[in-house]
Amino acid sequence: MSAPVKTRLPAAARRASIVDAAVELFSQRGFRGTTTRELAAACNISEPVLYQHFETKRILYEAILEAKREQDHRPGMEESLRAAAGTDDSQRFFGLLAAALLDWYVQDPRYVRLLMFAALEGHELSDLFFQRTVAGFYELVTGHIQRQIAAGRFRPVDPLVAARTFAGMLAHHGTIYSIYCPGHLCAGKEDIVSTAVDIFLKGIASNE
Amino acid sequence: MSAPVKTRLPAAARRASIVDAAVELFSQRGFRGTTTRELAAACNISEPVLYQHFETKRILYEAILEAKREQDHRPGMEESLRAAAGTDDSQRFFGLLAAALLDWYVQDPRYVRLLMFAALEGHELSDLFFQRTVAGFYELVTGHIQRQIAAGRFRPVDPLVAARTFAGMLAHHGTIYSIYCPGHLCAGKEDIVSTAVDIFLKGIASNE
DNA sequence: TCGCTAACCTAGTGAACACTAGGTTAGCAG
DNA sequence: CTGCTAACCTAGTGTTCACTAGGTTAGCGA
Repeated sequence: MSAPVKTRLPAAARRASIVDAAVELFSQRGFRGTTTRELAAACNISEPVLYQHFETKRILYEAILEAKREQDHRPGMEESLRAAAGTDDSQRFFGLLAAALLDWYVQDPRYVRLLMFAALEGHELSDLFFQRTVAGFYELVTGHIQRQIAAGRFRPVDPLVAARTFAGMLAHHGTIYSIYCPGHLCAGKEDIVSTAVDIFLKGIASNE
Repeated sequence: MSAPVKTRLPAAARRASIVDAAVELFSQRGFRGTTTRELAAACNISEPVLYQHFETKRILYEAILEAKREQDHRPGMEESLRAAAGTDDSQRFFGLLAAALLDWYVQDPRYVRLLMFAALEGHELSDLFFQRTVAGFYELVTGHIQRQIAAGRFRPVDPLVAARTFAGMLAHHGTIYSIYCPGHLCAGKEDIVSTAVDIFLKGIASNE
């Protein structure tokens, strides 16, 4: 046992502990499948304490989604991806991209499940999430593919179809990891990334 | 307006109409997000009628999942896939596979969403579904890949990694179609299939 | 036309839910 | 040690849920 659980926490710490428990429970049972009673029990507090930090259950849910959206907005990563996309080093660009994609799923499957619940339930913050994060992602990839096609290095394919096809190669492994086989990839991350990137780049290269 | 809605239906027809409405509602709002009141209203009946056909809401849900599982078990399709997998015509095998995969998603997105809800909620019938349908699928694909590697036509890659990578190429398009962009693929089914198959086969081919 | 039965309804039940009014206490400042 | 306040609690509220007891009617066979 680590430090004995302090029963009375300052507001910020209590709020954080609620968010953490909520991520865990919402990701396992979904929004509707989680009761405020369970939520309170998981934090070793009573229900009214929840409501001192979040006006409603839905506001707690939205706070989590919003926090995740901000956490995913990593200017450093985005910048290095954008830089790599601008070069002709497709191997490096798609390598970075694939690793970032797979990492996104593997890093915290709870959030992946949370976002899938949100997407299925048609939550508006899910739309926002996918519009900003995913749309920017595809813009980058289709741009790179388009330039490589123009330069004659890639075969002439529909860039969006190709981009989604590539994303799917990694997303599928990630989905299996976070939903169907919790915590288990069928190979090392590096192996999956290099296999996918190799197949994609050899497959899309023009027959010189 | 088609035929005027007969208010009083024989048992079999009423049961079918309930299942149909339930597939629609469960796929949109999930199991917990759908109330028996809504369900009854969607069928223009009262709640007790539901319970004359299905003992509980959960039994109705399971009846739908079970029906879908049986519907997906298509001996004809399975046989022709198995036959193609046994040959060395990878182009044909992966073409058939890709078309079947994408069709599975596009044919009725309601069921796709239903199964995703079930998977997220950890329903045991979802496990059963994926064990039977998906496991058999991967067995077929890894077998073919393994043989092609042994014959020197494919590069030596991990067959399961490659199989999942291929499945992901199409599953991702299907997922986007059924969840994020309802009813809209970014290209024709044939274009997506041929792009994915071309990239995969060129990408996995050994450098002769 | 009449009677029978399958199909359907009204009008509830207790339980579980999100949320709250109002009181209690831990623990720090002085 | 005392008093103050942020943190927490007990004990509910009204609402909505899945589900039901018991009665009504459509519509077909004879």
